[in-house]
Amino acid sequence: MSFDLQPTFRALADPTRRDILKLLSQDDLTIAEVAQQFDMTRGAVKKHLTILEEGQLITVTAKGRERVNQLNPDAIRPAFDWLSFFETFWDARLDALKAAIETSDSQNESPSND
Amino acid sequence: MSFDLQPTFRALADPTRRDILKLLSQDDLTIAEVAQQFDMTRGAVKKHLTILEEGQLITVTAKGRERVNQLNPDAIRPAFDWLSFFETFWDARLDALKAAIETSDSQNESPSND
DNA sequence: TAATTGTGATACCATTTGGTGTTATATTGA
DNA sequence: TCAATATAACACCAAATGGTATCACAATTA
Repeated sequence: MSFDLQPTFRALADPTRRDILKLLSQDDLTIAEVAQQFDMTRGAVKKHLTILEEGQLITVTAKGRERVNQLNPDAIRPAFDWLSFFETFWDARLDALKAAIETSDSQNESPSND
Repeated sequence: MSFDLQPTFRALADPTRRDILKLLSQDDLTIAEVAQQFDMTRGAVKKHLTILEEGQLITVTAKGRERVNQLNPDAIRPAFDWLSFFETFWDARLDALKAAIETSDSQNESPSND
């Protein structure tokens, strides 16, 4: 039963929502406070916050009549881990580069995927 | 001039496209070969490949009448780096957890890939 | 109590997205 | 040359997306 990455990646696939995450990394904010930072109606911001909540990237707590939105950084991990799979390939290239530099004249074969 | 993350995150925000990336991490494939792996027409797969190409996550090379699609792992880095900003917060929590427990006995490893 | 404020919910619109099917073009191979 | 193949390009459709405007309701405050 693997974790469903889709809601996470979906939530991350919008620049406004990524900006909101950065904002919330500094402060917990109400909907109105978030909306204040964007050239957009509260309704539009609320929609983004809902999608972020569905991706569990934020948690929302009722505080009187306000809703405080809080970053949930842990939810970013699965996406991060997924991407880190490809780190291998960066390393492979770096290793190849290192090897090429270090050997510099005796090594000639680099059987990479071509 | 900061790199535009949008085409990258957009390309990553679809499960089919993420699967294609995994596929291409093992082999360079033509459109038909990629399409063979999915319950979807070639046309639909081609659209996904175009979006992946727009995000520079793959490179396409003409080889006779075929188009060979190749993974470009470097293009994943910017997204990876963006997410790594939040690593700070995981570390903060982990440090707090470590401090709270103090008698560690580690358990981990559940590599969830989509 | 009444007025104000923060939010949820809904209806609505334009655009994008994911998908299909068809047709056209270029390359390969007999 | 001709047939088969791999793809591009296009029209088309249903659904999702990003946005607005508006109304209703609960909590605060005068």
